[in-house]
Amino acid sequence: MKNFKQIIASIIAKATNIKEQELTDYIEKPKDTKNGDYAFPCFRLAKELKKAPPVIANEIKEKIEKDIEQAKEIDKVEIAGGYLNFYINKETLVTEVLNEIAKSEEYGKSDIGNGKNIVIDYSAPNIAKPFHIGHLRSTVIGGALYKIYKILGYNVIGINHLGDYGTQFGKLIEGYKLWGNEYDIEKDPINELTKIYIRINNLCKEDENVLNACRDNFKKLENGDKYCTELWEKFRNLSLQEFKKVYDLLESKFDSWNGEAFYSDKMPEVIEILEKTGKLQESQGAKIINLEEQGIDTPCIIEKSNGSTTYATRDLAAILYRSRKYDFDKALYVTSYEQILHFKQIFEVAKLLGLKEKYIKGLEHVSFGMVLLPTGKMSTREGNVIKLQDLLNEAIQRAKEIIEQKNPNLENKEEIAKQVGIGAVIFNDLANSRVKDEIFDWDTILNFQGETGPYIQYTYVRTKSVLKKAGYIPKEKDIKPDKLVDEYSLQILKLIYDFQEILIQVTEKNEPSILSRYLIELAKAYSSFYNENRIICEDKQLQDARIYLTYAAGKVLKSGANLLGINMPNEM
RNA sequence: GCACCAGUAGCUUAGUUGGAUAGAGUGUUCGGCUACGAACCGGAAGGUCGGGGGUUCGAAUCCCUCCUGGUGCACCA
Repeated sequence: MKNFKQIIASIIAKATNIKEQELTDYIEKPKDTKNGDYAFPCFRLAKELKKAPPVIANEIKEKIEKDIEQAKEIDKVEIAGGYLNFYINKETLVTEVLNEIAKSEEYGKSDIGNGKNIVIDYSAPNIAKPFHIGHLRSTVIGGALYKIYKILGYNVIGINHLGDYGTQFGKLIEGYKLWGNEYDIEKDPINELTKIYIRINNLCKEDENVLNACRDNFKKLENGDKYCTELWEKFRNLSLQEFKKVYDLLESKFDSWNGEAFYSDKMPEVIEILEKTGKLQESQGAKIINLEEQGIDTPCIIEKSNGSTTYATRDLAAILYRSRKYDFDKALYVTSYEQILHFKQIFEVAKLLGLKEKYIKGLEHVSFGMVLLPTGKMSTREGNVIKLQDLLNEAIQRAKEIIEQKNPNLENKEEIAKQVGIGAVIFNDLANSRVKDEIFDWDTILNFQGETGPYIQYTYVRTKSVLKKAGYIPKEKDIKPDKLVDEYSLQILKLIYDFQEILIQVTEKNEPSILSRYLIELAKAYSSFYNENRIICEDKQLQDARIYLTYAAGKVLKSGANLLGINMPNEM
């Protein structure tokens, strides 16, 4: 597609001695379309040129007037205060957008990622613990980033770095040893294991000896003890079976399920490298890296005083492994902001591993806010968690009730209720900036009106409905662009024009909510258009143009929603 | 105590590489289904952008300071 901003920048560049690249950064989009489609603020030149901004604007305008007249993409340029406001040629915009829609099978697909390798570490639930609503954000944020990087032409590797190792397993093993026969873990694995986990934790609090026995169990597990390893495998397999039920509902996919345990034989190398740097110190019986010089007060523990490893060591081994296996340009870690310090530490220690600069620079913690209950933090140990499966089932149930009420004759209600209910939950989690905490509230998450997933789905369903009624989709080359230059149509077209730019912004900030907001804007624009205009009407040319616009809007809504992990029903 | 993050309408929030009159949704309220799906659309009311200072032609945005809330701070992950 033609890049209007760049066209304007190159015209201004000829009239000034500012570089085109710099100009594209300065050129902005006015909030109010009265002020044109693009604007160049002259204020920043005032000091340098020692002239008032409107004077500068006027001078530039005189210099570029001839070029503007010649450029068929730009209609005119006007001065408003210190701004130069550019008005693009509407029919050019219409033609460009419709052409792009017609030629792309998957709208937004490009190769700007140039096959660069992006490793995304996300979801990562803990084995033997409930998969609760706190794990949803990592799963859906990581999943959305995965798809968005992919459509932009990156080579993406999704890793589910399962929490399948550590002292928690020592605890479970100890609990199972003590009371295993009291619980039926085959029948209801996670709930029964959770009971054991809570019980053993309480005992650990009372009795230091038990805690040490647990730590010892983990040590044994690391050393390949048969009893411990068999139990660990059993817990892991049973848990994974349950997790997969949730992943099936969310349609989450991973390229690798290598959890923490996978790195158990890869840590000696990390310790060896760190030993050689001379930075690994003994402290209180443990081996640590002191990071005070890097401005981090808390040292990074590489090996505990009993000789077993930590989360940090495993993450370092993972960095080493992933750099070799995937040759990553970026390695994203999608976890809650509680782990900010942890990642600061290991990214700092990673500099000591002798890796190429590219790998170190590629490490990035994509942190997000917490899901809190109205009463405060969720805790498996306290037993006050809301399980993801319960939330998803409730969402599907509520969607079904609404379908019964609004569209009782709908076919395959089950499947559509699933799409709508889960779409609502996913969108809710992706709608706000990552950094925001979220107070869990059933009615907020399962609201289907306003800025929600179902609103986007509903808008899409209406486009499908119109197309069905029309019975045809006209050929793009037969559309008369002058039929789509009204305010409502242009609003949609401008948004569609922006789609790829939005996807790029998402990857720059690793912030899927930018796409969520965009889809709301697009759905609103189409809804207004729909409300204001008859699409199927007497004027055949007008009808063709509007049907094609409907088709285009639907295509982009669907493409965008799918990138967020939301399915689009054809009816609802 | 130290560090990091957040504070925008009753509630949830967008806008934070400084730029034109701070935008939405929700709730409240008024209006719109005998023509394409009302899970929708349009209007109204609702803002000391946490407080105070500063920088600037211009600050929700940058700097300082204070207040409030959250998170983290060595053998959990």
